[in-house]
Amino acid sequence: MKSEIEVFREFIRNKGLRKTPEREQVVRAVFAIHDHFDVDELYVLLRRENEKISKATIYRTIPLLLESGLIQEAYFEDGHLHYEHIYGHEHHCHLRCLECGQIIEFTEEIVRDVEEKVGERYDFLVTGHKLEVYGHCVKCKVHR
Amino acid sequence: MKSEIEVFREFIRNKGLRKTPEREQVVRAVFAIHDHFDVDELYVLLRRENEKISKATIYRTIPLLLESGLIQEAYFEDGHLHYEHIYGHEHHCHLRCLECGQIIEFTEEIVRDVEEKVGERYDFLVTGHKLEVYGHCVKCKVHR
DNA sequence: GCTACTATCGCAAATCGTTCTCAATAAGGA
DNA sequence: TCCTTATTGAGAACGATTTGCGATAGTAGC
Repeated sequence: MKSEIEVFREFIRNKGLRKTPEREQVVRAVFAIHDHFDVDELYVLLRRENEKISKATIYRTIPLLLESGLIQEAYFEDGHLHYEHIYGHEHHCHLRCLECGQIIEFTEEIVRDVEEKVGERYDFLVTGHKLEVYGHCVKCKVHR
Repeated sequence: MKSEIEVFREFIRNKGLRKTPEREQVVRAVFAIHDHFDVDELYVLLRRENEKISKATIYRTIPLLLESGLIQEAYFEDGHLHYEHIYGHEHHCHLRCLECGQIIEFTEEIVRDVEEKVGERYDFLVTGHKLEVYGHCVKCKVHR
């Protein structure tokens, strides 16, 4: 299996874009965070490592990462989007507590069947899905 | 089955909030749109009807509609959230074309099983879900 | 390797959606 | 009807994201 940086380089080449150290630092940062992340977290992480990557560059790199299939939007919260890398990872879904905001990741095979069924029904070439189940977690539901 | 405005009034009363014509106009507008909507669409709709509801009021009413379970966030696009009313409607999921952006609604029973399974596994009181399947639609996939 | 072309960069200004401030208004209990 | 205070509208403020621009640096062709 190709590494994420290889996938990215191939994508950049195929698009006729330029291979730059700034873009590759962003890719590296994205895959260094093993959790959901937002633009600011990437910026802070790169800053801590004394990489002088501007926020503008991070914002400009995000669409490339989305289009290349390395990351996807995970959820919108606190006024901005949160992402997660999806390359090389088993697809997972999110379980969110509406009260305390905690997010648990889970995997459920059946969802793949839904993808397939729906793809056939509407003649779509399905490439992925996002499932968020929400409710009240153990701790929060007792206070009700 | 109670009408949406009745549900809303009950919610307002239980919360000790005040029943105002502005809030009820927003509720009416929300249920007059039989599709996904955003804040601006509500504003424009109310404007066309010569209702002078400010955007601030619409923004302040949205959280009440969410908390009362009348609407839910549908998806984030073009820099802002889009909502849909869910009261009195069968739960549905979204199928999105990544290229042309069209959104098809579909229902799939299996998803309810997933809710149940996951709720038990993590001891959650599950109240709902959002599933978005994405890919390339018939028209768009031929151009590839 | 050198050159020319131009994509990409960083910075700061601009934009856009959303929230906040505050004075005026009006809901609703006494 | 009166009084208290939640709610409103308007615009300022805010925060995230995008854009404009001059400087920098990939990369294709020599």
